[in-house]
Amino acid sequence: MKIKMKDGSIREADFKEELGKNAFWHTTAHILAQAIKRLYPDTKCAIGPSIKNGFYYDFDFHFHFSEENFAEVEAEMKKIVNENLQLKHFIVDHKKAIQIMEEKNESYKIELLNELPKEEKISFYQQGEYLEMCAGPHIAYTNAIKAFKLLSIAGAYWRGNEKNKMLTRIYGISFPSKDLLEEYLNQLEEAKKRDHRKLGKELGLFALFEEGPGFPFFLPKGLLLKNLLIDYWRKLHIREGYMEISTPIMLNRQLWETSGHWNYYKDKMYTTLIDETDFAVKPMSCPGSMLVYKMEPHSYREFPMRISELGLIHRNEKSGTLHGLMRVRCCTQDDAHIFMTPEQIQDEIKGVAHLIDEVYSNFGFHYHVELSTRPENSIGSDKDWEMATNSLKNALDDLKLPYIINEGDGAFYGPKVDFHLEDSIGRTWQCGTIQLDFQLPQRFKAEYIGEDGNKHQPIMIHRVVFGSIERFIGILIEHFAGKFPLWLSPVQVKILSISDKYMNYIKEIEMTLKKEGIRCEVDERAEKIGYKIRSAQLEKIPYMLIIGEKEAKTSCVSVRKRDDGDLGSMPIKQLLEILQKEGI
RNA sequence: GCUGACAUGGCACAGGCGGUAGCGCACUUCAUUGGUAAUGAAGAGGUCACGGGUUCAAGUCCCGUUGUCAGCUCCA
Repeated sequence: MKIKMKDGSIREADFKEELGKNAFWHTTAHILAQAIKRLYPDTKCAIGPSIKNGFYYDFDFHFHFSEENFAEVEAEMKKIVNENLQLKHFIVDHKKAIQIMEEKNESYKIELLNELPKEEKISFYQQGEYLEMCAGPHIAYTNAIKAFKLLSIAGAYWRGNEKNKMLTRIYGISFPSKDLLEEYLNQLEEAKKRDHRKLGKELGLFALFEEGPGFPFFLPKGLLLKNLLIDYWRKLHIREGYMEISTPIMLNRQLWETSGHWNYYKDKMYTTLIDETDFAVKPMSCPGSMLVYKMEPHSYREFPMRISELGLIHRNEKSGTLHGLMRVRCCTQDDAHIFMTPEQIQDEIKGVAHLIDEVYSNFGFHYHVELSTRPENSIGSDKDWEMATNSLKNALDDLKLPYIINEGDGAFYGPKVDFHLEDSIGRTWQCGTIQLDFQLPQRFKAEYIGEDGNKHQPIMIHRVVFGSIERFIGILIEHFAGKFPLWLSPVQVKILSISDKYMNYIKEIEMTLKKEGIRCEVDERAEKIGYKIRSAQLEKIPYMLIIGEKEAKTSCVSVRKRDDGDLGSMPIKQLLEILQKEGI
């Protein structure tokens, strides 16, 4: 495909390449806008870029546009594709650009233009009667778009600011062939089957009720999973020299005023009055941790001092942001606070980053890293912020971890490094984070005795590995599509009886497995074996033991593996070896 | 919080123009005692999210509330 660039040059790129894909989708967005303008000329166009999967276009409609309108819009788009319009590119000066957009009464475009310097040259693309101010790139002709589909409709604030008008955003996707579109839509369907909310219900892991929006309930199998993760986490943290504590979920107002949360975080905290004193349910565990630190004097010899806590935290998140286990109002953070000297910062950050990498790699997760800098609403001096931000940067550079920078996205008390994981449809969620904090030790007047015999203020790191255990479980469910590895499976082995004549032998096998610490269940219903296998398979249980006359007589078990099918008959001892090897 | 859509037995769904609810799976009972993804039969389960309104009559139409979903904003 020929791609027309912003500067007027032409490049060659395939749809498989990033450039080709962007141009392809971007052009489809223009075709959408062209169709909209043909059908509803009063509509104003805002912006319409290509995105990770497809494109969107934001419109300001003068009527209620709904998905019922999709059919006629798609029909018009089809016409535009068939007209095989050429995308012409030209550049005008700023004044002329404003003139063109004023003629077309495109007020959003004019607003964008007014923010550009007057000497800026403005790039335009035109296909047929449709003209758009746009930086491109675009493909050369509309009929390359052999298959497209409008996918959904949603509100989106103009320029992403919630104080601005909400526009109507139309999402879509397009491909150079019908087969590719089919394939994509199938993939979407498949991804939906992995949705942790769906699997969580089907597998009996967790539940959410109208009585507590955003407050998940853990069901027996889900809690087992959560506890297994916690066991794993504890083992790692003991190895890494952390000391675990537990602090109350409610503390008084004075503490939150000291920490700064009362001023900077109050709208997200649940508060109540006890004996005429304000109390807040903790949205973070750090202030509790500070109290523990301050119980007694500390020496630099104790540093780095790593205090961990599985903190049950509550945050009044906006109702529209709640999302299964991924975004909740109550969760367990695998928090830890590390107190140290300035010289120890680099090594500590690197150590934590290593730990996070170890855990994510253990699950086969892919992640990306973001560094967030000082936000507008923050506390502390410029000097401290600069030092903290540079410490994080240096550690990431040392580790050769690629990262992107989020300007102004840090916590109010310090900059942070976030580790993001992907869900089944490619949305990313912040999980691990390392946050440097010069503020809290200062606010709490925390100190330690240095090598010089004088008092100093310790540096503090807040960090989580899972992030919230809830969110991490959500990611786990989607990553494994509910087929957890053996060590994490709530039920590891299901024994399926062929007839009830051999129940004694089955109970014997069950006891043997349970003595080895293997989580197993017996399906002794009066059903056929095919039915029970199907049932265990749907429960995604890793190992099934089929036991009937043959097994009872030969003192064996027939083993069926969730992912590999029939493994044949073997003595129980051999099965135990297989399970041990896989890791229980 | 904002915009839009949705809300029917445990689950997944039907219910053109308003005439007081259906199917499949699961569940219970009975029969069947079987060999690697669904044995057969019978039975029980719903004040159609909640609160108002229109109407002789509302699952169905209107308004509100709550919740869910998609996205925006925000965040672990």
